[in-house]
Amino acid sequence: MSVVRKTKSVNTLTTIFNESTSALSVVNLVNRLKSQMNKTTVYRVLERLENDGMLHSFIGVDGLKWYAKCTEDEETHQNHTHPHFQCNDCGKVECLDVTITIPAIKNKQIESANFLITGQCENCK
Amino acid sequence: MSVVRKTKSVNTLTTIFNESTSALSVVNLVNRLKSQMNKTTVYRVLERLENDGMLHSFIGVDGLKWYAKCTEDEETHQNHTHPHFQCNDCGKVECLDVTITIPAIKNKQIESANFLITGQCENCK
DNA sequence: TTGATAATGCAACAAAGTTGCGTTAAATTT
DNA sequence: AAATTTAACGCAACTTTGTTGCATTATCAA
Repeated sequence: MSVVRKTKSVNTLTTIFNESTSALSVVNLVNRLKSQMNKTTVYRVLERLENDGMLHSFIGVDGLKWYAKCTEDEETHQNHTHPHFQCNDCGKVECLDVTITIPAIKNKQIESANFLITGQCENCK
Repeated sequence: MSVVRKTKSVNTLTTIFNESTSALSVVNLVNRLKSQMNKTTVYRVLERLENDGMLHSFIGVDGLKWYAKCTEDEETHQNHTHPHFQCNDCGKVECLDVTITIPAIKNKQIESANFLITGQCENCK
């Protein structure tokens, strides 16, 4: 366990992710929580929650860092190769519950994979 | 055609990409060309070459922007859904010549896809 | 209740990328 | 070949994301 203390900041961010169905960018969180906590704290809490296995992170099309809650399966099996979908219109990012098969690549040792699909979400298309 | 003038900067960058088998990060190019051209110019030329269809760009694991030369097929068909491979040890990025099938996702309009696979390359594993 | 130390706030910093504007140099026209 | 047009460039200043060091605060266990 990397999160040893249940602080106010940890509780706030944990609640936000438990109540959210989509992924959230760090920038978004820093802005939203500006009055409640320092941006350094946001970065550090997210890092701890990821090490802890509660969240996983990835880079969006814009190069920004995003976090999303792991499923129970992911928390136990550490397998985070599901794709993410980012809407080009509203910017929303979701985890997709589909499996993408990575073909074997000769002479290379695969460690992890990031799949980012972009397009229009149900609200924007 | 977005590139209307064959300037010295355009020629320099075109040559670099024609002679390179792997993808190149903007940061790398800016550093390498520091004595020859301004970083703003590097950013702007790369943008033009991408609009022109000669290069394609994507975001690496670190959130940095990378560019790679398009294949002839891509230049004509505008299909850039091939995966990229980034070595976690030496940092090198390559385009992979394999096709990854994206499953249809209900209620969503897919526009493009970015696949970034990480691990160890032939030299580092 | 007290002591150890994880976590926070703050300020300063670093790096990637962008913008505005005056100047330079391609390409076109005369 | 000189003049004209304007795309492209250089430079400086700026924005944004993310990081670091250190003093202070708050959690948790003894």
